Amino acid sequence: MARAEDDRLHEGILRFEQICRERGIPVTVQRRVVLEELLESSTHPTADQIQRGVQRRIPGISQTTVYRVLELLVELDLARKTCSPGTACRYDGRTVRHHHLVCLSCDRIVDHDDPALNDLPFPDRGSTGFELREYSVQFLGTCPDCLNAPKDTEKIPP
Amino acid sequence: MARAEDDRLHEGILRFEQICRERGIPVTVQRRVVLEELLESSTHPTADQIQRGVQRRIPGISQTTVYRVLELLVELDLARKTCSPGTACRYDGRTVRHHHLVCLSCDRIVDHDDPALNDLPFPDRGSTGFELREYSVQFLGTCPDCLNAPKDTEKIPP
DNA sequence: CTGCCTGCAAACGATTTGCACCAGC
DNA sequence: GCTGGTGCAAATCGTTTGCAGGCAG
Repeated sequence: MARAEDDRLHEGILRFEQICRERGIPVTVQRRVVLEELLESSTHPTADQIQRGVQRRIPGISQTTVYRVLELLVELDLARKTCSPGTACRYDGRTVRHHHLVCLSCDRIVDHDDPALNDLPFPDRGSTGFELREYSVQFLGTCPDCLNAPKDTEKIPP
Repeated sequence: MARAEDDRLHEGILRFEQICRERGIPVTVQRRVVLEELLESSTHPTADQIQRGVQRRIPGISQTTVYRVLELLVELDLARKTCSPGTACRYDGRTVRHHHLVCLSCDRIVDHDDPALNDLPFPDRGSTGFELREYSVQFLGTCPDCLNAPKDTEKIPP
C-alpha cells in the first residue's frame, strides 16, 4: 500500500514536470508541494485539508495559491475535482479509472476498485452528441462509522 | 416524451401527498409547486433555476423556502441532489436508477438510460463496510454545444 | 392557543478576484 | 525591465440561520 502510493507519488511528479516542460509552465515549490500533498493523501481531501497539509512544509502559503494550483492541476488532468452533495469540493489525485463509495451521512468518499466496473459501455456518440472520455460509478449509502453512530454524525471525515 | 413526463409528474405528486399524509407533513402550495417544477423540468436545475420557475406561479416565494422545500424533498427521497464540479448544486426529480452525462465545459447534466448499466455488481458489504442502496454512473466529457463552440462557452445551460 | 411554514435579512463558508509585490528570465 | 506566480484582503456566490409574522389545525 505504502509502496503503491509511493509509486503514484513519483510517477505523478514526473508527469507534472514533463507537462510543465512541454508547455513552458514554471514548476514552483508551491505547485510541487501541493501536488505531492494531493498524491500522498488517500482520502479525498478538500482544498482546506490540502492547505493544512501543505502549510506544514510551506508555512507562509496562502489559501489562494492552493486553490490556484489545484485548478491548474485539474486543467492539466493531474487531478480530478469531485463535489459530493455535501459542502466543500474534494480533490482526487488518482487519474486512473476508479469508483467511489459516497457516504450520504458524513460526505466521506472512499475509493472502490472493481475490474467488473472498468469496462462499461460508453454511450453512443451519435445518439447523445457527447464526446465522453471517462466515467466513474458512484455508489451511495452509509459508511461503517455512520452506521455505528446512531445519528447526526459530525461532518468531519478523518 | 411529454406523456412520460406527465406520468412522472402525477406519480410524483401522488407519492408526495401519500408520504405527507403518513408522516403528518403539511402539503403547502409552495411545496407542491416546487415539486411540480422539479418534476416538469428534464434538465437538472439548480435551486436558482427552480426558484425562477416557481416564481412564475407564486410571485412572492422566497429563495429560502425553495431551499427548504428542496431539502425536504431530498429527505423524503423524492429528489436527488447532485453537485457537479462546477458551482451550484443541481436537483433531480427522477429517483429511478439512471445515469448522467456531465459536460466538463458548461456543467450541463443530461440523463442517460442504458439497461446494460442498470444491473452492476454492488460492492461487497463485508469488505467495504458500506451499506449501499443506489448507484449512478457519471460519464465525463463535452456536450454537443460546447463541442461546436470553440471555447469559453458560457456556463448557463438552457 | 399552539405549532410550524414562510419571508426577510443577516450570517456563513467556500471560492474567486483585484491589486501590489517579488523572483526569475 | 518584463512576465508571471504569489500573498493579502475584499468581493462574490450559493446556501443556511435567526427571528417575527401568519396561517392552519
